[in-house]
Amino acid sequence: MVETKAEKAKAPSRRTSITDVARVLQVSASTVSRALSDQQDISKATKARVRQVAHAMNYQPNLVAAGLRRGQSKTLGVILPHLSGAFYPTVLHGIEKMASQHGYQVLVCQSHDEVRCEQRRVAALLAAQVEGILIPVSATTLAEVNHLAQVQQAGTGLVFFDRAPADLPGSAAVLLDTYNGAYEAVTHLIKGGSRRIAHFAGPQQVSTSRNCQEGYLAALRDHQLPRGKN
Amino acid sequence: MVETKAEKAKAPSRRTSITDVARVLQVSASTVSRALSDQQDISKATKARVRQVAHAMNYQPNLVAAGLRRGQSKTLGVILPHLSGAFYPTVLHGIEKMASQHGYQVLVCQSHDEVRCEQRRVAALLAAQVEGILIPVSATTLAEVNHLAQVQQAGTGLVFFDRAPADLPGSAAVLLDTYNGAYEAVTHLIKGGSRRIAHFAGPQQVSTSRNCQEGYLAALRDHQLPRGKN
DNA sequence: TTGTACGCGTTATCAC
DNA sequence: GTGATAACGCGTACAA
Repeated sequence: MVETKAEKAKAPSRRTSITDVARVLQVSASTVSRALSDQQDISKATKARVRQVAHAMNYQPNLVAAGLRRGQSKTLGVILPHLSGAFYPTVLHGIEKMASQHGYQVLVCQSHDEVRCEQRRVAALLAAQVEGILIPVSATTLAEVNHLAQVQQAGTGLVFFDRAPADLPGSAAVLLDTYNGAYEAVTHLIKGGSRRIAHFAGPQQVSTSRNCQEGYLAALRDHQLPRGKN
Repeated sequence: MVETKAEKAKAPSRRTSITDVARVLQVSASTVSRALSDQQDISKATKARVRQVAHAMNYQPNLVAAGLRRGQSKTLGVILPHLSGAFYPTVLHGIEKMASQHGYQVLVCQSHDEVRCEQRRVAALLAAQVEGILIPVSATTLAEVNHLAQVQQAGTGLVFFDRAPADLPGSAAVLLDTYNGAYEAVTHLIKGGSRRIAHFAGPQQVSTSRNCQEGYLAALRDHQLPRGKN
């Protein structure tokens, strides 16, 4: 691994703002704003002038300021347990794809499967004014769902995927149907002649794991097979 | 896959701001700000009162507003060609880890290895006021480095990793030492008795690929082996 | 069609 | 030790 060090960043020299453009054009800032956001009552002539000069001055809109004014950040937050393996990166890929198609950005962070860390990340995301948070609850999140409830009451969207907490009413969730998955798998084995089928259960406070076990048990029951000792 | 739809988000009801806390406490907003940001000239008594009430009101600081005021976003941008495979997610993992350790957030987006897309992402990141951008240039980025040069002249940090453009002076880069890697690999083969060694070259406008080829050629030369036809 | 004034939430500065 | 004021960059009623 080789590293090429860059020269010191040059003077910050504030980015050109909407007022800078306005000053050059001898018009008000609102006029520039209108010209740039299109579809307003504004003459074709000035709109063209403004756009041209703005481009010439290499004007880049400040979405942060605009967001503050509008009360929206066009940003989503995703909290992942980690980024190892293929699963979460794949999901993240999909999230980012859809988000950017709708003009949204995605803030990514990791919980390392620890509630404490997850809580800090949630707070940080809320502080960053994200409009929604997507999260598979961490494995250590038991009844500690206060930080998640706060997300809801802050008016911020909340969507669980992969894993959802047992009890948190009124939240959206995208999950694998592990109940039917397990049911069908076990049924398949039974039809194949198997009689002693084991199930390695996951943490029961996570709905996905619990459903999986229930599907397993239901299949045994429906085929009159005894439930073995754990 | 099963989807649980949530109830409609309740009334936005503006998040409690610093002025809300100030109003309740009958103090000025600046006092609240100082109490919360610590280490200022402020009495222990009021500091305690403020913190308590702020907590009771479930006050969450608005980092966007603070960033606007301070002129910093505490946010980094990462543009990845994609999120498939193991490499980029692993790198992203490391980036996010270090970033969050230093109080930074990470905005992730994909270029799909297309310059056009990469340009749009760069613009979006700049608009989001990120303080730095980490990026392996897309494979189709030839001499089109204007958008990258703009990042520099905007005063925004720019770090290449994995791949760097052939010519863009004054930028930082973290790369694999493919020159020596190839040199040593080829030397190893030669010492093992090999005489006809092929090299599948990558795109030559990407330094990593070019260096790899040069290392390969150097090894052949240093051992008096002829360079074969492609 | 365009300009003025204000507010979004926060913090730095200067008074008191 | 604390309060008032201004400013960050932008959008938008309202006035002209």
